[in-house]
Formats: sequence, C-alpha cells, structure tokens
Amino acid sequence: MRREQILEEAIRIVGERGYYGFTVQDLAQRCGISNAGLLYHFGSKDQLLLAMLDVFERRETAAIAPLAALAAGEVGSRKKSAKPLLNLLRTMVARASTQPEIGRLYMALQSETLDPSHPAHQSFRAREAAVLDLFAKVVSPYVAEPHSTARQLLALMDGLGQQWVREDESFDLVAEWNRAVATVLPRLNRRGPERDDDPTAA
Amino acid sequence: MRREQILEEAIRIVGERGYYGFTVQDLAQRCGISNAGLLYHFGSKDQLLLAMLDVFERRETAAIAPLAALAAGEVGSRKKSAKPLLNLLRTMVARASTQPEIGRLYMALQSETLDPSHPAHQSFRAREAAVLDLFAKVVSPYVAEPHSTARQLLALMDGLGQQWVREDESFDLVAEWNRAVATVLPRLNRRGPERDDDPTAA
Amino acid sequence: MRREQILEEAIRIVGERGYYGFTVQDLAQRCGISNAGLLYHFGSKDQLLLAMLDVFERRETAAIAPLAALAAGEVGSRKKSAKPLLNLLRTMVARASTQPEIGRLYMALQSETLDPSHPAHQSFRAREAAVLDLFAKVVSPYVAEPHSTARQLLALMDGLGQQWVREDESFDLVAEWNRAVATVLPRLNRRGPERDDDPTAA
Amino acid sequence: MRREQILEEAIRIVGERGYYGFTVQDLAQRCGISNAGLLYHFGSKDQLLLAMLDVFERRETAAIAPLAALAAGEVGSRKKSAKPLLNLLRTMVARASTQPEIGRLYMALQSETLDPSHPAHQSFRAREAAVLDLFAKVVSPYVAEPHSTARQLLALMDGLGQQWVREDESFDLVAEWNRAVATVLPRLNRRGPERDDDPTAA
DNA sequence: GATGAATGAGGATTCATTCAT
DNA sequence: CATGAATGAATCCTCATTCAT
Repeated sequence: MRREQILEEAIRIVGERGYYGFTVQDLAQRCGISNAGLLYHFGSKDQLLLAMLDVFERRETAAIAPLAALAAGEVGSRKKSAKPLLNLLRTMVARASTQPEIGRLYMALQSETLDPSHPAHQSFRAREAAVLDLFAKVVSPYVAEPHSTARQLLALMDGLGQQWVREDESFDLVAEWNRAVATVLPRLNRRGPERDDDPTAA
Repeated sequence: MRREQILEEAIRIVGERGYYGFTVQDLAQRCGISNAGLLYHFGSKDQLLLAMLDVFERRETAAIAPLAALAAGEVGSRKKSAKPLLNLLRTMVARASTQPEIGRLYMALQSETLDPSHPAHQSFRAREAAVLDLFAKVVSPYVAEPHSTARQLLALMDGLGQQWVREDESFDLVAEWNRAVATVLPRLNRRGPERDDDPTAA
Repeated sequence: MRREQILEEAIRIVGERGYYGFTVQDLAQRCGISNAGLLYHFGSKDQLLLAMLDVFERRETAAIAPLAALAAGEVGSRKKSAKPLLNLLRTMVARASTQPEIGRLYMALQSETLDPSHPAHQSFRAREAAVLDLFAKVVSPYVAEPHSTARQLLALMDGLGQQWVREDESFDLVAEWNRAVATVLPRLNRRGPERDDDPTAA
Repeated sequence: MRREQILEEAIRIVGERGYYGFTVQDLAQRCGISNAGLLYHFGSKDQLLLAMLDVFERRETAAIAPLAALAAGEVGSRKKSAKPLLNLLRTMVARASTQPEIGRLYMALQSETLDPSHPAHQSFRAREAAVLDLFAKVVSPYVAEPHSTARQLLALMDGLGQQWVREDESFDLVAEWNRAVATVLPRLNRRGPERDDDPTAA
C-alpha cells in the first residue's frame, strides 16, 4: 500500500515534469520517505518508471480492453452497430479528463519517448502500433482508408489532449473530442439512434 | 557564423532528446569546442534555448507569415478561393518534413513545455493561441464551428507529426496530412478547380 | 558528530581565508569526505555558513550572555560595582585568544561582511548593533557619552584583534586590551580593589 | 588616462567586495571595455591589485607624509606643540571620510589580507608596522607606553572606520574619531590653544 | 521496511588568461 | 590599443545509487 501511494505520487510528478524532469529525491521528499527507502521499493528509477507504465497499462487495459473487444466484435457481425465503437472512443478520452494525472503521464511520456534512448521508448512505440491497429480495425466498416483514419483519430486524441493540458484544462475536452470523432467518422452520425450526447453538433 | 553552427547542432540535439535531455557538454563536444567556449556565445543554457526558439520563430515567420496573410485575406473577399488556405496548411507541414530537425525541435518542446516551469512554456503557450486564432479565422468561411475546427487541425498537425517522428519518418507525412485536411474541411474539395495536387487522395 | 567535525574544520578554514576564499572542495578534502558527502550534511555552502554562524553565536551566547546580564544588572543597582563590567570585557577578548579559530572566524567575517551582498551581512550588522547597545548600557554609569564609548570599545576590540591576527599572535592581546579598557574607562581604575591583573599598568 | 579610469573603478569595486569578490569580467563590463582589453593594461589581476595599492600608497604618501614629518619633527623639539600630531591624526581619518572609495579599499584589504596567502598580505603587514612605528614615535612625548597607545590609535582608526562603512556611513566618523583621540591622548587637551575644532567635545 | 551517510559521475557556470587579428 | 573567441581549471551543486545498520 505504501508502494501504491508512492506510485500515485510518481505518476503525478512525471505527468507534470516528464520522466527526465522528475527526480528520485523530489519524489521521496513528497512522500515523506527517505531517498533510500524509496528505492528499496523499486530498485531503481527506471524500474520505477516501468512500474508506473505497468499501472498505467493495467488501468487502461481494465477500462478499455473490454470496450475494445466489443467494438472489434462488431466489425465482422452482420447487423453492425456503431455504438460500441463510439463508446470505446469516448471512454478513452473521458478517462483522461476524469483522471488527469494518468492522462498527463501518458502525454508527457508520449512526447518524451520520441527519443529512442528513452527507457520507455519501445513501450510507447508498441502501444502506438497496437492502438493504430485496433483503430484501423474497428473503423474499417465505416471509412475508405482505415489506416489513415486510425492515424487521424490517434493524432486528434493526443493533440487535443495536449492542448487541453497546456491550456490548463480550460476547455471541454470531451465535447471537442466528440466533435472531432464526428468529423472523422461522419457516416456514423447519419445512422441509428446511438448518439447519446450529440457528438455531431451539426 | 560559429554561433550559427552551434545553434544548428543544438536544434538537432534538442529535437532528439528534448531540452532536459540535452547537455551543454554534449553540445560542446559535438561542436569540437570547450564547454566554456560554447557558453561564451550564449551566456547560459536557457539563453541558448531562447536563441533556438528565435531561430525557429524567425524561420517559421519567414516561411509561414506571408501565406497566413494571404489566407486571412481571402476571408473577407467576395470571391473566396480556398487555395491560399490549402497552401498555408500544406506548407506548414511540408516544412516539417523538409527540415526534420526544426520539426523535431518543435515537437520535442511542444510536449516538454506542458510543464509550466519549463523556460519556454509561455512561449509555446502563446504560439499555440496564435495558431489557433489564425486557423479559426482562415477556416471560418467553410465550417460551422471554426474554433473547434482550428483545434482539430492543430491537433492533427501535431499528432501526425509525432507519429511520424516516433515511427522513424516511415510514412508519408504530407500525404496523411492532406487526407486529414480533406477530412476536416470536406467542403473545400467539392468546389472549384483549385486543388493542384489532389489533397483528397480519393 | 560527523557534522560537528566538519563544522569545526570549516570554521578554521573560514577563519583563515574568509568565506570567499573557502571552497567546499577544500573542506571536503580536509575532512576526508567526498564533495557530495559534505553537502549532504548542510545542503549548500551558504547554509554551511549559517551553521557556522549558529555555532559561533551559540558559543558566544553561552559564554557571554550571563556576564552581559550581570554587567547590565549593575547599571541600575545602588552600590554599583565595576567588576562585572570588567569581567565581561575581559572575557570577550580572552575567549578570542583562547579559541583563536572562532576569533579568526569572527574577524574574517567581520570584514568580509562589509559587503551588503555577503550572505552574512545582515547577521553581522545586527550583531554589531546589539553589542553597541549592550556596551552603551553597561558603560553608562561611568562615562559622559556612552554611545561614543561603546563605539570606541568595539573598535578597539576588533582593531586590536585584527592586529593580533595579522602579526601572528605575537603580542599579548589580553594585556593590550586591558590597557585599552583602562584608557577608555579611566574612572573604573580609581575605585575599589577589583583589578585582579592590573589593567591600568599605570 | 584610460588606465586611470579603470583603476578608479577597480578601487571602487574592491572597496565594495574585496579583492576576492572582485572579478576582471565585472570590472571590464563596468568600464565598457573588453575582457582582454582590460588585461592589456595591467597584465593580470594581481598586477592590477598592485597598481591599486600603488595608487593608494601614492595618494596616502602625498597627503600624509608631510604631516607625519611635521609631527615627528615636534618630538625632539624643545617647545613641543601637539598641533602637528592632532593634524596628522585628523587628516588620516578625514581623508577616508572625504574619499570613501579609497577608505573602503583600505578597509576591505585590511581584513582580507589577514590571510597570509593574500597577494597583498605582506604589503599590508609592512604598512601596519610602519604606521605603528610612526604613531609610537609621535605619541611618545605624551604617554607612558607609546607602543600600546599606537596600537590603540590604529585599532580605533580601523575599527571606527569599519563601523562607519558597515553602518552605511550613517554617523559622523570624524567627530567620533576626534573623541577617541581625546580619550586616548587626554593630556593633549589640557594644554595650549591648539584645538581648532574642539576634538574633546567635552 | 526504512534510514543516514556517503559516493562518483556529471550538471551548468564562472574565472583569469591567452592569442590571432 | 583593443577585441572576439576560446580555454582549462575550478566552483557549487544535483543525481541515482549503495550499504551498513
């Protein structure tokens, strides 16, 4: 449980300053623990990062994987419903706005890991590929070029999130994201009654 | 002229590692100069960053400002042409793919400066606001919610750029960007003969 | 306890070279400790100085304050005795000649802190004011212009101390000080049997 | 002439910060000259210090030596007058209060040169010895222990000067000095009409 | 589980000085 | 006379890490 608190605090710091701008000393201080006491739990700064990524992925998986499976399931089904897809996309962003720390962690690392020598570079590269694959798949019934659309969705998700963070969370991220989805996947809106909070805003 | 070389090299390093992951020593070594010799030219690491931003902005302004003016000029004109707008958007991204160093610099800082304590935080915040304003204005004749559209364009530009960098420039950034623009500004494509290099890729 | 040893050594060095002429590295070396190991105990060079001043003041207070109280107590009393006053003055200087390190520390800083930007400037200014006040008070029964006399006593104390240090402690500081006191406070000598080591030397 | 201006400025800086707290760069900047240009005139920082001491001594000699000679001349004369002695003592301090820069230079170095490794240590030691000798001589007709009295005068002169500097020149140094002289050399006041500006302040 | 003490490597920066021009 | 450019050594300080307790 001590470990959990520390991780939580670490996630917050990395979310604010990035991994490079984050120091073991700072974390230890904020946790009211000694420098050595902290490392006792995690072994090293890098392992601490891995633990953070683990938390991040675990939560992400728990929250997203089922929805992803649902959305993916629709792809081959006869009576396609866009609802699971929309639900997936919305939830992914809604999570960020609900748990800003985890969102910030993701965004900070997202950019920091552009550098191939960053300890989490591979991890984020793999994640990106996986998300792009997922998006391309679930989106394939609705667009002509699913790979491009997947890229656009991911770019919008990340880009809007970064704007949101940079502007001190001063606009409605979820609303903007819904509009963006409606723009990228226009066909979804012409069909069915599945929009529960009017993503088209047309 | 020595200063210029150093600046160029610095831009490359920051583009790769970000400002925090970049050390004066490293830069000095790569320039075949002593640690102190380097600082002679810039005074401090932070001032060096400012010099880099200055270069960045100077080049950006030189390349973009005229196109921005043209595009903005169309807004109020009677016979609106979308060509200047498309030209502006394309050039902004084309520059990044032509001069990857400067693009990487921008992207690295774009994310690193999420942290308000980063020395270039304000600078990037201001830049973002300015770009959003510009986008909203030039896009206003074509969309219902120009501010949202501006956000989407910027998010796509940044997001796609980051994907491109993370994936080792292994896809055609310009082509993807053109598709994205076509998606976000669909009306542009239905009109006139002004697309000179087929942004729709239909 | 390690801290104490370091402090002791630091006091010696500053006593010799002043605060500016004293380096963390030098101190570390003399203590057989690493540079970082040293700063672990004090945080920074400036805080180390504060710690030294603290030691200085603590010792000074312990040794002087009671005597100062006694001397001050005589001021309002009916049957004034000059003994506590003489005792105070003698002890202040005797301490310097007994513990030359602490005396040198004081003298080195006394002059270095003339510069308002010195980290201990305020501290020494305040100390000086306090000493002047104390002297003026305890001396008031015996002289016409206690404030001037206070100034003279302090000037003599500091000035003689500096001569003593500069001349490699080659004269009898205590004896000279006693003569000086006898000069500045001539009335004291005409009375009572309280001179135990003949300060007048008339 | 350029040299003179630079020296003047250097004296001011050393007066404020001491020799250790004074940097070539700082001086160069204040003189609107390049770093190298400055050293062209003086060769090195230490030689610059020597030049400053030279100026100091030259001025001191010019102003004081004649008065010293006069006062020394009285010692053996039949009809001793204390006037030259008083004049000498007064002038020495008056100079400091008239030209505070030179006074500060003296005081800063006075204390800094306690350290035997200071480049001007010997110079100041010698100066002190010379002044003590002079004082002892000129004072010998009036006191029982001229060497002690010399020490007291020098200590008072330096000590009061330091108080004056530390307290931002906020009291009347000359008046205090006169009182101190009257205290240390009481016999002078009982005789003759030679006090022109009431040194006794009785 | 946790700490106090310590470390080695590396960080930016400052300083007096040099030298070709 | 003076400068721009550069340097090597030194300065304070920070960091992740280790280890005996």
